[in-house]
Amino acid sequence: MENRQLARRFKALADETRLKVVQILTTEKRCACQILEVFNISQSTLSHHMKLLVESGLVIAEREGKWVYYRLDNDTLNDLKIFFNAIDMNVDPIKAC
Amino acid sequence: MENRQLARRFKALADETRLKVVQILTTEKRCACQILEVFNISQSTLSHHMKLLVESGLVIAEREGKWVYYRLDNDTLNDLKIFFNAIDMNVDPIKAC
DNA sequence: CAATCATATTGAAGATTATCGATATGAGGT
DNA sequence: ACCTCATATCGATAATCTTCAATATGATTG
Repeated sequence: MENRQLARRFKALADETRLKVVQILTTEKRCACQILEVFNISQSTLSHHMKLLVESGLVIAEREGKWVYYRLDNDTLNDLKIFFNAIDMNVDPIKAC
Repeated sequence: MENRQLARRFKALADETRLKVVQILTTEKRCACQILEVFNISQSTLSHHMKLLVESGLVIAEREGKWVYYRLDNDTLNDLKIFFNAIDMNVDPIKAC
């Protein structure tokens, strides 16, 4: 993978709120309003965070009627897993994923 | 692991320069001057990046005479691997690591 | 088609980060 | 002790990030 793309993905995880969003989405998909309930942040702030998560490729957004449902992109997350596996095996982690 | 600690670690990886440092340190430990050769950045900037990597727990610094050698902390990196493994298994990733 | 609900975008303020040059510290070598 | 090499810290600046309130868009409902 490109260094830049990888940095972007880690940047998406480099925030406590977004990390908690990922945690929430681990078990099942949720719409923005459900996610918002968990936090004490404004709707616009959450929307901004979700945009970053989607742009980084970690999260997929799908509209269903009025709602936009978010879910994790397992392919992207798997790439990141490969990154750490590569380090563990003393193999170039950036090339690996 | 704590959400905050985890965010800090991803933040350390959320920069192209630091990501490349991690890549370099995958195969073997290096002193700061060796790492510096690879980049077109000032010595003070590299020192700043290395400090972040050490403070996040991803990298260990050890002085040997005049030089400070840096190497990856495999325990910390393993925690991050566990994070992604947990997601893959639909288990709370923050609790898992 | 107007009202409403869910989400996105815009514009702005404050906080944090990346970067540099200059300077300080620490460890050998002369 | 002084000089030099390796690294760290300081102070400043520019860029990026987080957050909000206000507003816009998009979809459903009456």
